[in-house]
Amino acid sequence: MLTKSSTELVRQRNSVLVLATLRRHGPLAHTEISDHTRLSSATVSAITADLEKAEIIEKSEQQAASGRGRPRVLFRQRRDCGYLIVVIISSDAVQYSLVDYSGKLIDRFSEERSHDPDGAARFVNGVREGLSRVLARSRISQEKVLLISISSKGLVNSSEPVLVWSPIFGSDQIDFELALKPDWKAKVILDNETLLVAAALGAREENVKGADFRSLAALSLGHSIGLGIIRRTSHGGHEVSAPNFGHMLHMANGGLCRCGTRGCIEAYAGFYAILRTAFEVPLDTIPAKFVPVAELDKIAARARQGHRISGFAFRQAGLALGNGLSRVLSLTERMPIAITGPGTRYYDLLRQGIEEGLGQSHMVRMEGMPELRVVADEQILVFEGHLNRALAVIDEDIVVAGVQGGD
Amino acid sequence: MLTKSSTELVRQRNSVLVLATLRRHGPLAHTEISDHTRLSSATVSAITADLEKAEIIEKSEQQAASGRGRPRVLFRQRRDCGYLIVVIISSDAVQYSLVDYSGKLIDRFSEERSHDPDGAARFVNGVREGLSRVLARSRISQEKVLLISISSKGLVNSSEPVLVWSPIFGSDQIDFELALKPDWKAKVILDNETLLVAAALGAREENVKGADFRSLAALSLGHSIGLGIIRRTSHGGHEVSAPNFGHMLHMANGGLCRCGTRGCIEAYAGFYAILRTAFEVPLDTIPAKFVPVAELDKIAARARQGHRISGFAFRQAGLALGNGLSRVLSLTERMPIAITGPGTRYYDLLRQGIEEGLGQSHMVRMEGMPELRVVADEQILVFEGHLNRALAVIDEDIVVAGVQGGD
DNA sequence: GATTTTTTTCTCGACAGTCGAGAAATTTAC
DNA sequence: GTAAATTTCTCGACTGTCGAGAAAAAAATC
Repeated sequence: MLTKSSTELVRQRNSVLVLATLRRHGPLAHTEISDHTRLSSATVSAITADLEKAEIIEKSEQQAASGRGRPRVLFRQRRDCGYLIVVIISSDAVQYSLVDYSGKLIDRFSEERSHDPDGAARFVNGVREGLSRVLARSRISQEKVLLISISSKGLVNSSEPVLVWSPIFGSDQIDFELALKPDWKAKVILDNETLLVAAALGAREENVKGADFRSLAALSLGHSIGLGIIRRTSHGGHEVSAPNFGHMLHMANGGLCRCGTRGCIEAYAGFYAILRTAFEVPLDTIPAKFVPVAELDKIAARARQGHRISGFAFRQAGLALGNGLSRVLSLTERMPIAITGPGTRYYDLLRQGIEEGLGQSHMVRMEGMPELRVVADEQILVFEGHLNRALAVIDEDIVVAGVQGGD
Repeated sequence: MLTKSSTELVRQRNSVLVLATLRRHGPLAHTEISDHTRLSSATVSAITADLEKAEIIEKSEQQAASGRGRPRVLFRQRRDCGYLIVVIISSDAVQYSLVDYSGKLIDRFSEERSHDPDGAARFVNGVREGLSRVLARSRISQEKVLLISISSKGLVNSSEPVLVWSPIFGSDQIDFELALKPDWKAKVILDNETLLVAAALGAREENVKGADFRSLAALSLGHSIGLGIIRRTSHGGHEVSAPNFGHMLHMANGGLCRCGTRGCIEAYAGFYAILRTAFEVPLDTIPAKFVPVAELDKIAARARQGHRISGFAFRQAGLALGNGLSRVLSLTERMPIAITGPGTRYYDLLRQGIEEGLGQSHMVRMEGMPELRVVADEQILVFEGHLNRALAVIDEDIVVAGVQGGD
């Protein structure tokens, strides 16, 4: 609102709107675009003609003769309009996916992460090599790569692609913009992994509920704890955020966390923390770098058989999560919480603690327990979130930069 | 972005932009409006002509002959374009202010709150009477009142003017929209008091820092604890929120709060909580309804003389605030914290605890201590926040509803 | 006092965008 | 083969912004 509007801006916005509906509903005919966007038929003609001339969309060749009347011509994104590389950084591997402008996966491979000590700098080189390899395998011109969308666990700068803190590299910041600028002219974006999960779940839920959808939180349980929140803004857009939930203070002077601080939520609810409690190791013990899931499965099995201290470890983790979630809800609003990540396999053991922890707060006592649901397939959701966000960014960039010139 | 744009919308936005710059910089000439808004001179002519015809702005009669050349004609809001009633609800009184469209205070009076038990319903009637009285005193037509802007401590619904929870009425919800609809055609908005403080401080700081301003939190200390946050959005607008900070969980199963829950921040940092700790009353004692400030002053005096338990009461309050703030910052970002309200007189005693409480978190250890500042004149800031928000709302409504018809 | 300079405001034509209505295109039904 | 149905395309009207330059009006200069 601080900045002026112009008629050109109207066209830009409406062009992006057309591309967005094309994304959401697949190939559409002139009439359908008009229906979905509420733009007049004449305007749709003008916009599609421009986008077609700019080689962003194309008319679909074959159309099923659906009824009588002049047959529809479907518009769809030109797949060769540009490409997107999705980089998903996880604790043990980095996955590279090449996606075309229509959202179709073209190539994918993973590279194992070397757990070498001289971390960040070397890791960045690895990513640069990985990206080169994507190009080499697919024989796509580097110019055609419009966006590199990266995700990681940890804390991300909201405006620049800088990984501020991560469970892997700690405070060794990584500025991907800086690292990739010499080689790539593509734009680089970086998002927290659980933010993408929330974005994907939010988009799915909005497709079902429509305007009834208000907000949603995604909680990822694993070696570390992630939280993503998506909320509708007043203008009909979405606002997503990835609070530093895992390292929010749970209890002053509490258990020692991997990050070096005491009392973080993760120091109670991360896998290593559950292990520590179950084995009655003192809470100020420097936590294990990595915990095999099999180890935790054993504790879970014992807990399910009624072993007291094992059950307590999970309950305490649940309490930390519940208290933390209650604080998040106090600061935002009541919203459904989707629980995801490898830790969901212990949800039967965590649940009671989570609910108890939530129930200890004013907010939950007053407005009631938020809906808790378990969602599987975190990896798919992360990728889906990447596509949602990245392709929207590309649509916007391509319209802003490219349409006026035409070809 | 979900909705289409049109050329009419462009005019609306730019008209609002003109009105907003007129608000920020006072009466302006054609040229100055053009400079500030970056709209072309011709567009400014068109827009001001429309606004003038619609009786929203007027040409200022007398202008200082500032230099040579054709003298400037200043545009200013027409003061009789419409009126705003500001209602500030505090624990012991309700203040009514009548303000004209230019932001000038016309009339103001306060009515003492009766502390009667049959609370909410009766209180609403009092407000209705108060509003009638404003009209009667000023002889302004009710039609001309465009907006009633109400503020209170407590939790407010973000989309409707409904007081969800307040220290005064507890969970007795008050729907001001519903209560005032029969009598008033004016729009009704309701905001949390500390949110308005944050909004006012944010506007002030942005006037100084310009684009460097990112975000700010206002913390109000008193019988209850309030928090307001203002942040710049990516589009250049502002997002304000008033988290339920006072009743965010500080410590599970902690001290009993006025709200009936255990462990709220207020149950450690509210005035009654400090009193309770200083007198070593058990933490599950039902807290005093109201604490005379003189009582707290005595404790503070003792604390300053080195009395151990009195000092501890303030330190514990500071810790609760600091821990809570650290959690807020974990969920948002590092930002300056402006401390306001009657509790600032004890800031010397609270400070150490607040800083210690902040320092116990990962976020502060990593990014450093946020700037803490004490701000006096909370009442002035509340009113300023009212004006900022309410007049902006009026500008928008008036342009959307009124300009096309003209007179 | 007339003329020039300077500054501000106003006006005009060009251009961009959206919209409604109706023409053109193209298929199915009879 | 013709009518009906349906979709796409095109045209003129309307609204908006912008740049350039004309008009207005005061101070400076001669």
